[in-house]
This record gives sequence, structure tokens and C-alpha cells, in this order.
Amino acid sequence: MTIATTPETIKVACSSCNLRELCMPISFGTDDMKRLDEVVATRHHVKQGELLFRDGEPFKSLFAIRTGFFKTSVSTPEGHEQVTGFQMAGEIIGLDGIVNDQHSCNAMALEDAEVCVMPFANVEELSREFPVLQRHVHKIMSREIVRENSMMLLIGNMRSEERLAAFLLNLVQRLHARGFSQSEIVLRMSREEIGSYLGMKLETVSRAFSKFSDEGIIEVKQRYVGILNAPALKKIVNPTGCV
Amino acid sequence: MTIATTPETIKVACSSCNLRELCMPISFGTDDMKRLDEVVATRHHVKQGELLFRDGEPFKSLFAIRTGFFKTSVSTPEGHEQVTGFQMAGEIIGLDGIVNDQHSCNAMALEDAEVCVMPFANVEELSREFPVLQRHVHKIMSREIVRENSMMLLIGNMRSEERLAAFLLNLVQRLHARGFSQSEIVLRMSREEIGSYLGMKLETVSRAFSKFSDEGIIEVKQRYVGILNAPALKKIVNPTGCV
DNA sequence: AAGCTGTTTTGATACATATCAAAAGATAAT
DNA sequence: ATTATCTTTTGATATGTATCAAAACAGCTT
Repeated sequence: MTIATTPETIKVACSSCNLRELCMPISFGTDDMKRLDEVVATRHHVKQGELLFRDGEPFKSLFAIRTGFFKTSVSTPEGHEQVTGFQMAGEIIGLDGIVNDQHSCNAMALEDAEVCVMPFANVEELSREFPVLQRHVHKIMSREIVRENSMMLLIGNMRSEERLAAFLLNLVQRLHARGFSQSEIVLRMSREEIGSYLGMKLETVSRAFSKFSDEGIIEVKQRYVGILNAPALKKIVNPTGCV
Repeated sequence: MTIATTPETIKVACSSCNLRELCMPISFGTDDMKRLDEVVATRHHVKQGELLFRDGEPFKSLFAIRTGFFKTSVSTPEGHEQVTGFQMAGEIIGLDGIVNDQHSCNAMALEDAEVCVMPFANVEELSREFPVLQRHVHKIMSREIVRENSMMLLIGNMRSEERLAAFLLNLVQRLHARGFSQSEIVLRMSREEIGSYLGMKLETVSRAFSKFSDEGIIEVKQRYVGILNAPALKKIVNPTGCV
């Protein structure tokens, strides 16, 4: 494993984790929850810029993000990187590794992070015992499939400004669900990484930021983004306003 | 359900299905295989152009394709369609529906088709009993995640001709795995549907076909495509030739 | 504080693909 | 057969984004 960590491997309980309702099924009773703690073997720290796992590495565990921010990416043989997702607290990464028993993307911490290591053997064993966990695992994987469907729609059908608007709205919505501001974002990724994710070049990302800023829709100061006019952003994504 | 079918609901056995090794775990013994038959409730016919399920519809079952060819797609509110995949015999569709208990895409038969209806409740119940089935379900979902990752790479980083070359190679490889020719394809989808899938316009698809044809790499006659020079196609996808 | 390094912004230009338009070809209907 | 409809091909042009280049800016290091 690439995990670059401190040797710390504190055993900690899901039952007392404040992210429980994000990464674990909420409908668990306290008794079941105790058993569920077994799914997490250890925790690991990953420093900013370090890889949690890399493409080709043997797959052993899923990872639940406790703190920090990750990007996952795949690469062409020529070295072109495509960012496939940005993940934050409560989200699960590593699902790509199941099919071939090896990871098929890279996961890099964009800020110092802590993850719960969930050996997949544990996940599968407990899933057989607890239907609610089984269902939860299925939903997490299905959610990722649906997310990627919508990314295909976004990259394949939208123009650069629409993509960036959709990206900002998605980010702020997820941050808000974690108790952060509804209208302020501190980006953890570079313009280039945003561009890679959205299928555009960093200059185009920058221009779109400037345009939104000129129009008074957002306020940009480096990696700080203030959303001044959310309805306008939504209208850029979906001009007709229906749905 | 949208299923537009003949009323035929013959109960048929996975254990005697010649697609078994594609959609079911191969390592099953014959005894287990008998039990596994329970996963399939019925079969359904879907005529060309009809929907197996549509976006928003309640999710009840996964579908294993026995015969025929499907496309799945999502749409923007304005009505722009993005084809998210083409599926053939032995492949499973409907995974998108798990997360919200309703389908999040449309699945249309591009030729007359027959599917095995697998109520998801059955899948989950038997998964708890048979670890090998559980693992299989996880792998199928993970495979879809990995496929969509590579589609993001393709749409986000490749040029139109590279995309079409990659598409043709992928298609012929999957067909070959099902016993069809290594070098001949009869496309089940229109240029527009190919374009939607690859994030380009139908005219661009047509031009790329013509270019490959002029260069002697493929032979095109309507929806028939003969691959005359597979290495050349591969080189278009991956110019460096490494990997 | 000064210098270095990497990121971001902005401008000028090039290019790939979209768009618009029309012809050619296939398929189905009468 | 003939017409109508849909799909595909091809051409001319427009346009959005990439590319190339340089300046502005922020964050570190010494």
C-alpha cells in the first residue's frame, strides 16, 4: 500500500463518530452499531499531496474520509490526467478497486486527511449479517454510478461556464450538508484540477471564474469563492428554470 | 413499470442458461446454481424502440440481458440526451436505481430483446447466503464505476477520432467475448446515439467514420463496420503504443 | 525584505468541432 | 414502382475552447 501515514493506528468506534450519519446507515440501533464498529480496522493519516492509494495497487480496503479532502484521478498512457472526483468527509473511496482486486485510480489528499480503513472482507462479512449495511453498501456504489452518469452528461453536453456553475453548486451543496456555509467555499484544488475534472483547460476555468465575478454572481479571491447570486448560477446550469 | 412486453413470463433457469458465465459467478457448483435460479423471477421481452425502464420510475429489479441490445441515457431538463452506455447480452442494467429506489436513467432496446428480471430483494437475500454471489454483485457495480471513470477520461481528454476508435475497439472486443467476429460489427445504434455517448455531434461521428474509411482502417457500409486494420485503430487511441 | 517558485489571470491567435445547409442514400408506406 | 420519411454524408462557415505567451500575484525560503 502506498499509504503514507503516521504509525498511528488508533482503533476508534463508528458508534461514537460524528460522521456516522454520513458514511453509515442511520437506522442502526446502538447494539448493532457496536458490531458495526468492526468494519473499521484502523485509521490512517494522509498528508496533503500524498497518495492514499494508486492505480494498479492491490485492493484490500475501502476508505471512509473522516477529515480532509481528496481527489481521485485516472491517466492516459501518455500521462494526461483526468480527475474523476473530489471527495470530502463522510464519503467512501476505493470502490473502483473491487472489480479487479486492484485499484484503478489514484487517490490524493488535497489537504491533510484522516481516513477510516475498512477492510473489504469485513465489509462483506458484516453485510451478510446486517441487511441494513448490505443495502447501504449497495446504495453507496449505486450513488457513485449515478454521479458519474451525471458527470458524463455535464462533460458531454454542457459548455464551460455551465460546467463550472454546476461544479460550484454541487460543491457548496455538499459542504452545506456538512455544516459549512451555504455561500462560501474555500477550494482545495487548483484551477488545473478543476479543469481536468470538468474536461476543460485551466485557462478556461480561470476565464469562467472572472466572467462570473465580473457579472457579480460570485466573488473570487484565489481559492476563496463567495456565492453572491445562487439563483443566477442555477440559471446558468439550467436556463429554462424548469425542474 | 414501463416494461412493454408480451405477457410471457416463463420461469427459466440460470443453471441451464448459456450466458451463465457472463452474468453469473462461474465458480458455482451445480447445487448452488440451482438455488441461484431463484434470483431470476421471470423473463421479459422488450421490442425495439421500447423502454425497459425510464428515469423516475420505481426501482424493483435488476435486469440481465439475454438477447438484444440496449442503450441507457439521461437527459438535461432542456431535453438534451446523453447516452450513458450501450449494453449487450450478459450485461446487467438497472444499478442506477438502487440509491434512490427509483431509476435515474432510461433504458431503451435498440433491437428486440429479452431480459431476465431479477428482483433486487432476491439479489440481496441470496447475496447474504452466497458470498460468491455477493462478491459478484459488488464486482458488477465496481466494474460499472470503473467503466464510467474511463468514459470521463475519454470524453474529457480525447479528440473525436480517438473517441470513435476507442468506441469501436471496445465494442468489437465485447462482441468477440460473446462469440462474434473480431473484425466485424453491425452497429445497433445511430450516428447520433454514438455521438451522444462520445460527447460529439452526429456529423463529427460521420466524418470520423469517413476518415477511417478513406485511410483503409475500416470499411463502412451503413451500420456495418469492418475493421481492416486493428493496430492502426489502437494506435489512434494510444499513439505512444506503450501499455 | 528580496528572491524564487508555482499558480492564476489576461491577451492574442489557432484549431477542432459545432452549426447550418443540402444532397445522397436507405427504409418504410401507399 | 413511387412517394415520403429518416438517416447519413459532405460542404461551407461559425464558434467555443485550446494553445501560446506573458504579466500579475501569492506563498515560501533564505
